Amino acid sequence: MAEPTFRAPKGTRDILPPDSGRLRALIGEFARIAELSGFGEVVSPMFEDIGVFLRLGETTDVVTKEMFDFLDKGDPPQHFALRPELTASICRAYAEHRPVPPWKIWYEGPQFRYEQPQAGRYRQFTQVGVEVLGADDPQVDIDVIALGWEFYAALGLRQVELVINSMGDASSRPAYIDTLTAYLRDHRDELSAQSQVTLDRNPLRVLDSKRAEDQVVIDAAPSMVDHLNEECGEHFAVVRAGLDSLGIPYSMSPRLVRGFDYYTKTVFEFVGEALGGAQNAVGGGGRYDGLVEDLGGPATPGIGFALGVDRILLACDAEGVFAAPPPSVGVFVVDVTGGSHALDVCQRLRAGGVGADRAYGGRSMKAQMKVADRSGAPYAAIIGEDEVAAGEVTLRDLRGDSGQRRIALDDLVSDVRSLIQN
RNA sequence: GUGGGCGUAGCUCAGUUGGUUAGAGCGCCUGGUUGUGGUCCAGGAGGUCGGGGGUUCGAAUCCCCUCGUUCACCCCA
Repeated sequence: MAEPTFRAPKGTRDILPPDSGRLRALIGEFARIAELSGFGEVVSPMFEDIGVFLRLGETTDVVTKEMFDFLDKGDPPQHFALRPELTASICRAYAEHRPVPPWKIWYEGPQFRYEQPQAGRYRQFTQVGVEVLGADDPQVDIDVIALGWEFYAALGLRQVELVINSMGDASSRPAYIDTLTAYLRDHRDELSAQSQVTLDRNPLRVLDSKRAEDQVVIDAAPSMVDHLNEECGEHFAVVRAGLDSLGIPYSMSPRLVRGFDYYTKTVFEFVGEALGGAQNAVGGGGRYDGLVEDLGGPATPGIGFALGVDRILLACDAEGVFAAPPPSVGVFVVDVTGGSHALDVCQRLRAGGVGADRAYGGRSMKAQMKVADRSGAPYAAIIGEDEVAAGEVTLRDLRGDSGQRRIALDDLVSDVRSLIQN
């Protein structure tokens, strides 16, 4: 094919109608549900001082090799990075503005990671999410998880499964990691070469391996939930009881460790069972009780989740739900007198709150009717010499079988409004 | 970063063991007498066969390189 001179950068894409309308509708639905629960929106910068993200963990791939970073034109230049996720930005904002806790916020927007694109993974991707800062009550964990669960249901998704685990805290995790590391070292020879490397770098992450040869060792590995201290164990028990009482089904997985180092206590993931590819996590999150402090703020507990919009839409495709919204044009104006009358009629309709569109270029009636049909508009308003002379338009039903009739131009808006209402 | 698949009209794809001006469907445009779409019919526009090099009398078809894309690993939404 004739290669275009420019194309969207690797891992990015143009979202065109009607998909763009669907994306917006999904975000709108999330906003509705989040605000119904008392969350307010935070719009934060698309890039931050790279230090904000370095706190995510020295062993996370997102930090070590997936950052889009750049120097600005200052003297000396400042080192920035496009945000690879939003939790860190939100914590930075909390430390900066010190809002009254608990701070319940939601967000949406693009994020950037420099990785190899594949099914359900892009270099620029969109997430919606919530964070609650300043509350360590396990009731918050339940509320947050339930909010995510409710959102998927609201979209019509049925094949979403919730997986939960507890990562412990600073007083219980180190001992567990020692136990786990000792176990994995004993079985080092049975692990894949890649997992052996992972073992030296971040033993927890070995539990996450999808490689078949690792499964036997992983299945028999000691699990974090068996090594929780009293406080973490109690916290986790309350969370589970809360999910049970809300009737939200879940499974516990000792292998769910998540990708960022900041997680403590509750972690969870929403898995889209309808997705065929390897990227089947449609959302995930957890508690991060030390992150705000790491970013220079006061010691502040926090919990939140991020849901992958691109993957959610793939899941909606797979399940055949959440179709694109219908076009908002109610009347397509066909003017065969030259086009200037369509100008006036469109303005009347729009001023009356009715979506209106028209053809350009003085095309034939047949051609204009074709465009009218394609537009998805339920009605066409036809203007010819006869109508102009009579101060009327011909209103034609494009979707039903009620035919067409001449009506006074002055009645057009009110007539169409009552027709569209029904 | 590593490995596999694929790159022919806007889209989905055919192109026989390499052989004359590269095809189909859909979409698009124009017609099918008086002002009418969604069905049907007839025309039409649109491609340097991703790019570069090589083999050959001759390459979309074979070889090499490159770019893009896609799937998977790593990791994540």
